[in-house]
Amino acid sequence: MRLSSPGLNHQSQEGEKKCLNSELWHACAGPLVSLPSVGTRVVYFPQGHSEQFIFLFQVAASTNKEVDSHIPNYPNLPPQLICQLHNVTMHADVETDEVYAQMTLQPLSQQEQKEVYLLPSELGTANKQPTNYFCKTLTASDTSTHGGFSVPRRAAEKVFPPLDYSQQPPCQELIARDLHDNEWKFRHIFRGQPKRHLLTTGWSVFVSAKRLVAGDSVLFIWNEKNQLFLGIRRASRPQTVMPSSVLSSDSMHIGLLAAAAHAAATNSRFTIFYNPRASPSEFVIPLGKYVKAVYHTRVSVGMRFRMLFETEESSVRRYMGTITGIGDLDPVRWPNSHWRSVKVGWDESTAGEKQPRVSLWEIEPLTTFPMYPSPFPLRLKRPWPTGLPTFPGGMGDQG
Amino acid sequence: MRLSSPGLNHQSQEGEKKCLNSELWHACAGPLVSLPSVGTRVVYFPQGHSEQFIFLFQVAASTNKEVDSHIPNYPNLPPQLICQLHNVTMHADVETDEVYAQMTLQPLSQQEQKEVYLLPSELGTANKQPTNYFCKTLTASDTSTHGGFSVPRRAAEKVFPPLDYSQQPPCQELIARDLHDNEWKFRHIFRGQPKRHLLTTGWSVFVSAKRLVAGDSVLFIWNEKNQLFLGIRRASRPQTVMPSSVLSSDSMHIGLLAAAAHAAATNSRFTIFYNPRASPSEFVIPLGKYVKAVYHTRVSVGMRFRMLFETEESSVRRYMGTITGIGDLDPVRWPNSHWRSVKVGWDESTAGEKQPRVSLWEIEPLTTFPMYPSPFPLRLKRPWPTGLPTFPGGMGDQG
DNA sequence: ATGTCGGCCTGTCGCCGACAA
DNA sequence: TTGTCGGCGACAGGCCGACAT
Repeated sequence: MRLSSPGLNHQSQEGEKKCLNSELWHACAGPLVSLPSVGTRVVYFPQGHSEQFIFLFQVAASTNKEVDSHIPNYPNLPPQLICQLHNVTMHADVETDEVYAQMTLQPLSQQEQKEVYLLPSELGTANKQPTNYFCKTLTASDTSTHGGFSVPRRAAEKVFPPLDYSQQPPCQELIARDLHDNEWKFRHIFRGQPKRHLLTTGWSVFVSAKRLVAGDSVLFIWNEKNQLFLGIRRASRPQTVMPSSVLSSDSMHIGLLAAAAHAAATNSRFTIFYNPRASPSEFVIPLGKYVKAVYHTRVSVGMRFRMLFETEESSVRRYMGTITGIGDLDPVRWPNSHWRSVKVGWDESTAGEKQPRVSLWEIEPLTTFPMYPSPFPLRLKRPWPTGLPTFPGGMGDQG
Repeated sequence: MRLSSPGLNHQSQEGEKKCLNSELWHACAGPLVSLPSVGTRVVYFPQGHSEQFIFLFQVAASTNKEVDSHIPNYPNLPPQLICQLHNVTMHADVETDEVYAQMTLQPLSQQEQKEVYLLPSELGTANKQPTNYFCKTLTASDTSTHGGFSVPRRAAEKVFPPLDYSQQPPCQELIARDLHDNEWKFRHIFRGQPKRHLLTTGWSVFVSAKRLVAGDSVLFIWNEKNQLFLGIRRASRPQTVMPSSVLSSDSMHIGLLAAAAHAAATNSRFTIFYNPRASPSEFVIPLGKYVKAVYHTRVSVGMRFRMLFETEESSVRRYMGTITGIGDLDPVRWPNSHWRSVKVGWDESTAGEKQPRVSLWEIEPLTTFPMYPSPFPLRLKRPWPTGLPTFPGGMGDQG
């Protein structure tokens, strides 16, 4: 994983030269977000990329008919492109501190595209969340101008340097760096009755500079080099609708697809951006993960599965569900695509907001107790998969 | 000119529903900016649109080689497209208040493209600057937190409602609306020794909300309906580089061209944005203006001309220059284009910052005293124009 | 253990005319 | 005519422990 982009990166869109702190980036991105490694092969889904775009711009959310009428077809652009991943850089939006990643992809040759299962592939590295960190959702008192920031006791003792409790009151100056490498100074004091940890002087300028409101989260990291970092996670999904005022969203949408099509046709590099927290589409998948899920796993309607989700406390938990159907999400524009090809139902009724479609590599099928035959009377007109290469076997165990 | 977009506009990118004040928009845009009328025919230059894009993103400013390697060629996209102008809406950036326009264009058929000179065409309406308005560049005192806004005496007497001078001190509340239809209240008072007009209470919140700094300009308009409006013009060109974080600038650039090419191929509508103050590229030209300049005007190397520019006081003045060459700006990508095909030199040495290339419709050739033969020993290898349709004559006088 | 509040001090905001350019 | 400044009053910002949950 490259953290900086010294020269090779032909497009430093933001002029960002600094080396972003990887731990901090991942802490802000959350426990479920992982990035594929530089030099490996990945599967890029223009369909998913398109989905992120539509989500970010909130255009034609429900009526995809709208899209169809403006966006030309790219018949030579397959629903997935096997690519060499040449570069990955972590970024943070200058205005909002929202984390995102930039990747440089190069599609493999037409021939190699068809021999996916013969390629050496990796499952991708697990995302390492930092150990010495805490994340707190800001209260009304934390963000009001009336006072400072109340630090949870355990958090302060774990990630802040120890105070000299012989002083009265114990007090020190904390210096923390954000994703843009800006320094923020806070007065850390242990006072009150009962005693508690507080950040006072310096806190309000941070809140106003980052435009934090109650409900947003702030996180502190104490790394091995005894450096302190801080990041933010906004509660309200940005949804800034981003009034481009430069290019129509149609043109951008066309550009997204045309750039991929052009790169696929010429086997040349192209650049994409992945916004993990802004949109729920993870559209660049390690090749091994894809191959394992698509070629080594047998799923069918009625099968039970588990899937990971992030909790509000930024940890992970598993939700259970049942496969209710398998088929194309968009049969017209993206036929025979594995992108969100699995229709599912969720066990918990409160999980009604969860997406009704998932991709194979997102789920963990429970093969030990398959509920088979299916209690669902669903029957696909066209068996799945169809027209896809059959896995010839012989591939080693991938874990 | 349509000011609102009630339904017909298929793409309200910003969700903006309000009807922007046309006078205010033009006042903010400046005296040189005019928009073609809805329903007329215009000439769209993808090359100029591309230039605006590159300017706004500051990518590959000097080395166009960079662009060439990433952006595919669109051989079927001519350097200019004659279009029907279906819609024009005025907008202002939510963050910066920067004015821009959205236009919906529909390319004419291939056949009509070649018969430009046979089409009925209009020169476009002149831009009407409001009469009752004033514009002041903010001083350090105006923007400091120490005091309010010092209103120039003549300006206050002309555009503000008259004060009741029997009161001591004379004082009133002003309510002005900005481009987003937000209300701003100011206390207008006439006091001090010597007496002067001041805006006190309410001014500082306006300055901080709009993030105004010394050097920026604010303007007030008093219209016929006795309504007060205010707008801003920032001194520092935004140059925000706009860290997209959604789409790579390459993809956007491709999208710009691909959208135009797709629209040209299918004679379908497409949408563009024009940022008059952010970039110096006016790339949608009334057809009549284009026809007159390209087919009715004879220019040659050595010819003298005048061209309008905006002064710092937001009025206009003419600068003189001499044509030093005629030829393609980008012979490889846009051969036989009229976009900035005229190389010029400017009389005033202080005008060294002025662009070295202009388009025919931007200049006023001085045919009364042509400096011919040319004092410049320039000689074009390929005479200009070449391969362009010869004007058959018979077209009526266009002004 | 920690969110919110009243008390209270203080620094900055912001209104005023003086003065000068 | 108007830009900047010193003066100074008002008020919001912000540090404190009390108190409740």
